Amino acid sequence: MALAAGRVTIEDVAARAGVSIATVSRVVNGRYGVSASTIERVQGIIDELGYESSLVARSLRSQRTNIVAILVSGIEPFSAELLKGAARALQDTGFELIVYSGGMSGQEGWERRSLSRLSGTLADGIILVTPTVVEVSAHQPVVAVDPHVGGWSLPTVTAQNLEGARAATRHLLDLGHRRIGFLAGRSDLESARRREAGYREALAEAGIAFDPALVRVGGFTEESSEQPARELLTLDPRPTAVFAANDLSAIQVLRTARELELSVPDDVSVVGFDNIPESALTDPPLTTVDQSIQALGHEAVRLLVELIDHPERTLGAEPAHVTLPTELVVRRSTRALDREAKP
Amino acid sequence: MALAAGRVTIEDVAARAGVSIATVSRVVNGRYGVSASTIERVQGIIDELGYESSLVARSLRSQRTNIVAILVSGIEPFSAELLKGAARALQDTGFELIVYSGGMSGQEGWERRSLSRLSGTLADGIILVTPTVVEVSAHQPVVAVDPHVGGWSLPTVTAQNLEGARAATRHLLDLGHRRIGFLAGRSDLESARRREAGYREALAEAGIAFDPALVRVGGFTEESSEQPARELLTLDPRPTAVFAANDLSAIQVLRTARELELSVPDDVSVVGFDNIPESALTDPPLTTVDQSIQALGHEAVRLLVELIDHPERTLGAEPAHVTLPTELVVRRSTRALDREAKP
DNA sequence: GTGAAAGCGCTAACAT
DNA sequence: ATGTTAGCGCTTTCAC
Repeated sequence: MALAAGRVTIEDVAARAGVSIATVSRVVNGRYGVSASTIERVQGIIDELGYESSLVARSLRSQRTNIVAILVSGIEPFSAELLKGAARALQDTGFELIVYSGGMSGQEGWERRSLSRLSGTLADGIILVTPTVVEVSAHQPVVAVDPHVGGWSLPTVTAQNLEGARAATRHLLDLGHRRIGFLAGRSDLESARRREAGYREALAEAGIAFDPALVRVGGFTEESSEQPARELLTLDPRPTAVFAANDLSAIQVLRTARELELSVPDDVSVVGFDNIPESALTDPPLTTVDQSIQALGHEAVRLLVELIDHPERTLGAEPAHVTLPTELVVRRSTRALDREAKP
Repeated sequence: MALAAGRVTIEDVAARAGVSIATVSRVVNGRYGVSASTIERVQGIIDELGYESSLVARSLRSQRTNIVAILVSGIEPFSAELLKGAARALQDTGFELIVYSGGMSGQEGWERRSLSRLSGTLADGIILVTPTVVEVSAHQPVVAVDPHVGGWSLPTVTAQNLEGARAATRHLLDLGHRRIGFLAGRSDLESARRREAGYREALAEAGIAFDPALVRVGGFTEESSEQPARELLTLDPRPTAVFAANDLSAIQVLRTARELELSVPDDVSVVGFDNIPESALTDPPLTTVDQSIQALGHEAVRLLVELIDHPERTLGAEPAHVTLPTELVVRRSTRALDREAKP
């Protein structure tokens, strides 16, 4: 099979089989009203030529594509983990997966533009990962994971960010830390805000006043965390611990500490958030908050498939907002503060 | 911006601007021959309506899409790592990324079918990840990563699989192991074959006869490795070490060992191959061979972009075959064999 | 400088 | 049971 030069179109198959393209289309899509003998002949040609209908042409014309699209602003550890979970959830559903990573990564509103570009339905439904924008006028099912701050008209999937951040901060407090720096995340994301809220709550519960001087904005990426991490670690007096709003920025804290010849956890304890696989690879392995990112992806797919397959069930109803648990994972980047070191 | 209900098409923009769709198309694509005032007016409407041209419609009609597609048979740790590297390499190129994971994952020939479906050019070029088939009649630039066995008419990117496997096996030999089990990979992949060859070479160099009884086929996935892993660990006498052809199967060996109440590395040492981030998360952390998967993705993108942008340079030439280095990473799943335990 | 019109490959009426 | 035809949204000649 497959000697064919270049792309084989439905027309090639039709010509070779001596039928119209409509008949070939019927055979390909298993529509009724084709004689058994014709089906057999056409199918033979299809196999012989290695014909497969063009995704693009098909989706331009027809409504259903059996494809789920996930829109990400880039492929980094978080989105990659999410994709793993989503892909696994998609296994049994008969949907195929397309991941679209536009070039306009950082720019505000990338998801609305990407959504527009995919419109005309390459996909039956779309999952938006950490979108920067609240309102998306979508003509098809959309689910948002870890969304922008604001009231969501879309179904959303999030982790217990506040609880996780509180647990992380408490962990440091329990270890005797009092000057705890905070490396904040992308302020447009609800998750980042709630992680900061968790940090504050834990401090408040411990009767420690929130000190803005101990806070910097890391922005969730390694690059954008470099300068603020350095600022935190060179404060005088230096915080004895830093809670970073995600693992990527925590990893940058680790790196910066090394550059400053500070030992983690001896000189400074570090906690992250996410539990991306990379967090176990650091030296020392990172204490972090697990938010089972794969489960977020899994859940998003579940919601989306429900929306696609049973639009009637959710028509008038409020959009679903699913929250998944988080859990502290203690590794070796944190340790109890020496008593004598305390002020 | 963006009040629009449903998808905004080029026609909506044209109507609102009082011009033809041809003119709008020209503005969108920056073609010459539109008056400055018209450009301004049309662009205004575009912004106002939040119009973005449909990827599908555009690519059906025109040749160039500025999109690179990566075809994977599923999203698991290996392909996810590869995507990270590819995405990063794509950052500066002006190309966007589409990842396509067809539903026909396991089936032989999935890549030819996926390739066909994307034909009609959703993408300007395509990267095939661990394809099961050698010959792909492609009408556009294609690069294969970790390809099928056979003579490749396509450019390929691979790691030094033989050398890496030899280093892994030598490591076990150096630790005093003599009965070393081998959990082989997908026999259709060149990489799997070369890893087995490396295992054999190292044994031969150490003057140890290759024993087929110590070999099982794991197939590179956790599920397919379950039974063969169990067989290896219940051999009598049991091998003192197992070299698994990839990390996923090595992780399954770890799991099976635990079920059998065997301690790793006390009762049996385990080595994997790949160094996926998950391999550092295991208990104990896995000794493995790093093949910098991200670099494979990076290199594949480099080759592909070269093919797309400068087809003339590679027209008559032999396709490029890039090989990237591998390196042993010693963690805690291996240890020296006690002298007294030796036969 | 701008518009009309012909497709890209396919599906879905509508004919026969 | 099969063929004809009208588009899906867009780009691109070819006219004007």
